[in-house]
Amino acid sequence: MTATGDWIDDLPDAGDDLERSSTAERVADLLRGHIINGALAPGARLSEERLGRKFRVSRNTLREAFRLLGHERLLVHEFNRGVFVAKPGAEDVVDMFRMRRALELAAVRSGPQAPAEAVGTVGAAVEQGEGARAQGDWEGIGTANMAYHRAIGGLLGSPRVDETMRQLLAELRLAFHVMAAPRDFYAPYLDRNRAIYELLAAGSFDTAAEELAGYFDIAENQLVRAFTAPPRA
Amino acid sequence: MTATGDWIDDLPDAGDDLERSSTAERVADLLRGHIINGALAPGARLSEERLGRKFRVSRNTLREAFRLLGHERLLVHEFNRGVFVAKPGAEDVVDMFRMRRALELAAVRSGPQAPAEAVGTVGAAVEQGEGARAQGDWEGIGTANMAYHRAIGGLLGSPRVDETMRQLLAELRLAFHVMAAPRDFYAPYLDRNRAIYELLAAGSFDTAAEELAGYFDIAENQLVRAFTAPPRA
DNA sequence: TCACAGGGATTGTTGAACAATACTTCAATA
DNA sequence: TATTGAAGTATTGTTCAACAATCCCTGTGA
Repeated sequence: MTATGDWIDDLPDAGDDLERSSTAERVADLLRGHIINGALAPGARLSEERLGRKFRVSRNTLREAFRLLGHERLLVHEFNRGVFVAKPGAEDVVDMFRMRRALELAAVRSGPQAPAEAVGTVGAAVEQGEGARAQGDWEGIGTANMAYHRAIGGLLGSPRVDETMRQLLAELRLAFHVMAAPRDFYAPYLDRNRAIYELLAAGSFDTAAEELAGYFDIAENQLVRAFTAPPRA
Repeated sequence: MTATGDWIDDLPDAGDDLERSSTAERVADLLRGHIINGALAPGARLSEERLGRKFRVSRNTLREAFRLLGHERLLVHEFNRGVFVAKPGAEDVVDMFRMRRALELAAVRSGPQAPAEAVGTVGAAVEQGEGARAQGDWEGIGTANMAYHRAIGGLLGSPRVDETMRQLLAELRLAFHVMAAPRDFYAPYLDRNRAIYELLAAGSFDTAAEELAGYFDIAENQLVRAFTAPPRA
């Protein structure tokens, strides 16, 4: 411990590394993962007793985790009946797109004030998606698409928007599990994603916004149709 | 009970009327109210034991309520240290305005597609504020201002945006308690609120958006200055 | 001044208990 | 047959008590 402590300041912030988390949060993370990747089907009931036994946590802790995920709209809590995996409908998809339009378009248009690496993050997501396509990894394409739109939202440089986008896209992915999802749903959008990214990198933010708006119209339309057309046996 | 049950379908949905709520939610509502109106000072610590005794609820139930409010950013939960009333800083105010700009400006610009009564709700909030001013009810002016901006967000007709706006404005009100808040902070904005409303009613949505953007710049600037200027003894 | 070792207070988590509510089953009735 | 009603069962809602883990304060010693 010499007097010069400069190197300490130069250390990268430990950040969340040592931010211990409560059991409830870890359980919530676990459940969130299972919900997003489809292991827990929409509408499925989560029994407090059975899940508690499975995860080796008490009912009280489990209920705290439920509150977390309920607030994220991934679970719905019906009083005296239990908690269920949310089952978004067509109206929910429409509403999610309303919010996405507001946030993502604003983010793209705010491009000139975007943080330094923000555009690069978008590009990274584009390549991540193209890499997944090259390997026929459809699951990976979906994940990359989520990362792509989170990165778009990140152009605002707003922690609150980032958090909202995270939730919104998680819920959207859940909605995706409701319908009979063709595995290559997102593949057609990869080229469009790249096109928008190129515009961003070139500084043509308004044009990029128009392109993105076009994407929203098409993707929403396709999703809603997938919801309403087949009565879903 | 005749065979024709048509009239049942015609009945208005009972909706939330009989949606009983859990104790945790009622406690959360109670705490939220106290936080918003300033009864619980920012930074104050909420002892599980004492609050539980005060409200006559168990620690477990209280903790569920804490999770709710933590997710709304009104409380911060520090592991093994307890929960505290959030104490937003200047960066938080800046971030809240980033999100408000994205949502409210998008809402105003979406005016043509707005639900029927939405614009009227904005007008009602304007008059609510003017009424409060006439009576020198400064608290009422603040409340009316919140209602006004919630109504602006309501132009999108999106439940998710509505919910987000609710949280955002509650948090903003909390930030307001941090600084030495002049009681008539919002009074100067009443006329501007009316001007924007008139533009909405006239269908000049883009002009209204420009006016609103101007409001954001001025209000944010004033708030941030109030935060950073006086070191706040 | 600093380091460090108690000791007290608070949170984190559990498990059990009981009340309240929902779901199921089945008999009774029209 | 279809509907009502009355048990009985399973699950959630909430409380309580207990204990471990952690923090915070304080005093001691160097």
